[in-house]
Amino acid sequence: MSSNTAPDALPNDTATPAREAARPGLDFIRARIREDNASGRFGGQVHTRFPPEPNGYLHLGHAKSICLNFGVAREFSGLCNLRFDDTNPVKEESEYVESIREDVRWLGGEWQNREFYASDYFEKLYQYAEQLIRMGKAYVDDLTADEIREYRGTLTQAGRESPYRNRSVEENLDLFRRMRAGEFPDGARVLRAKIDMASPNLVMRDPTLYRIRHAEHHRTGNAWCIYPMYDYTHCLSDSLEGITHSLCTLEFVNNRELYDWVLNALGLYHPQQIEFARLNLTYTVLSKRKLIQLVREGHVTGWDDPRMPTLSGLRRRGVPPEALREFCARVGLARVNSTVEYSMLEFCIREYLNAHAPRVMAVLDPIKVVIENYPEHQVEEFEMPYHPEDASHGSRKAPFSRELYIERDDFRLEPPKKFHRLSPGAEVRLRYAYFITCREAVLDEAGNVLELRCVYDPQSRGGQSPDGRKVKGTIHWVSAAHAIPAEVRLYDQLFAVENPNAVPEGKTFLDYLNPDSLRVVQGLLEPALAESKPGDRVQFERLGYFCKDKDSTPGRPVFNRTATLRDTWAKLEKKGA
RNA sequence: UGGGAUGUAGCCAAGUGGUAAGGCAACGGGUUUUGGCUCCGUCAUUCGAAGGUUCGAACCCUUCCAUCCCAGCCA
Repeated sequence: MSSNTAPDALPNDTATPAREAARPGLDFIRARIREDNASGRFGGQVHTRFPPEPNGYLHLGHAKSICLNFGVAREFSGLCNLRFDDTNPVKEESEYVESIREDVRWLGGEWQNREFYASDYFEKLYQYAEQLIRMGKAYVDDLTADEIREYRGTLTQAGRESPYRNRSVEENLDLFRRMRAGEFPDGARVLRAKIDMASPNLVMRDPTLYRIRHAEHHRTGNAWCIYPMYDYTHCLSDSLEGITHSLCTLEFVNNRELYDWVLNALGLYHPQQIEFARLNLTYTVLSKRKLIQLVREGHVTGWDDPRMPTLSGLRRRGVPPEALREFCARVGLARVNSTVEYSMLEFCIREYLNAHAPRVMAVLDPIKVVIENYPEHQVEEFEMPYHPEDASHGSRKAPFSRELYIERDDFRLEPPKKFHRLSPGAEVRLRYAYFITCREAVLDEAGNVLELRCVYDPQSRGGQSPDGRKVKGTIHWVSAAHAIPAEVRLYDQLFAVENPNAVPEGKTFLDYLNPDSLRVVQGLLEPALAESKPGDRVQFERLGYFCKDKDSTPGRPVFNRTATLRDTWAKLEKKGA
């Protein structure tokens, strides 16, 4: 069994000629980069960055950005930096830095030694701020936060200039230095850019550049008590790192004007910011605020709960990084806000796992089968391929004996039309083993099926039809005496509605949690699974794809359901009902 | 009511003046020792709407409509 835990390099699965042929047209970002390369705008260089704030775990939305930034760099023979945007000490923690590193690496992002932190630039950023002050383009403002809001004006009304706006350079410099020196309490003053209080773009109405925060920073400790704001930090960080294309999401379109303003004011190297639409998925929430709430309030077991859309959750669920990359490639890139259907992700997961996951047998809702004409103490071993279409996966042996377990759902006392499985008098194939015919169902007083009495056809060894007779149904099974008990966690959507973000007045997204998002069952596995390791991904034949969980103990394996198989019978039956 | 961004099928998404790619979903069928995979077929006379320019418009022009973003000392 392969452990299939090692991710391939990022672009290998998106750059095959066949794929490219199937995907005509570059997305608008790659098209622009190609134009820039053609015109020599950045000397033909491509240098991107993935800039997460270490205040939470990475999720599917970040996957899109990671695939884009690292993918673009790779495709254009450029580089992509990993940069932690850590300018707000009260929200950021080292725990998140660790998880982000792990997740980016898992997804296939390679940043070599280019791991940067906005906090690395604090001193430079400070010097640039003094420079802006000396140029008369920044000033220290004593207004309170509330006053600044009032002075800002509204969407339709221009703002008013702060009474402190025209302090002298000397006074500003002195005040800013004293801010840095810790002479003032939190909120007492801020440094603002002097731009235009009447700008129709609110971002440009003298944006705050620095605020006072007497707080310990996860990297700089207590070295600073003033911290730069995002808009000021991001463009300078990009510039300092020689980024060519600064890719971000659509909500930053308004901020681009300020991005450009800062760099122009300082006369620095100027990367190009380009915005794209963020990813939304049906039946899930992808906002940090909501994800953190799910974790903190205990609606899930943690950031890596397999129902979480976090990369660590998806990984634990058994989703391969290759599937995520394929998903991001299929979703495409545009400037329209969009919500992708979960079925698209599910398709990518199944597509990869179908090709790569070894097949094994497991019974999750057992019903005992006794084969009356099979010798009492006989045990046979059947050789079974791990993959029906790909012999390179090899095979294993599975024991067969008189007493077996099959899936309760594979038997019906009164079979509906087109039911190809077991029922009284019906014959079915036990996968890779024998044909059996059900003679009798033993029931309890309540009418529950306790056990099935069957007979087998010795001529059908291996599941072959001895005389060419057709047996439509093939079901999976495990040998009762040899099966390994296991805990199996059946996961479903975390939310019961398509869009948990849009809920009626008075409700919150938490009111739409799916009460059946996790069902734990005790299953029985074929013995070959004894050798599996946490992280191994397999297909339980006819049931779905499963991944061995880290909660497994030597005597007690735990498997998470990654995805079910498509089930056209369930669909058919539903229609009939 | 200011500014910005965006409207192509149920969901993504190509298309950039020459007569609507592709994928997901859905539906019908073939195949099948997984009711899986796979294969074949169906699925936009029309591109947010209305006018206009043109031999010709999803693409150009005008007006309108809808959705999203911005009033953090968050990112």
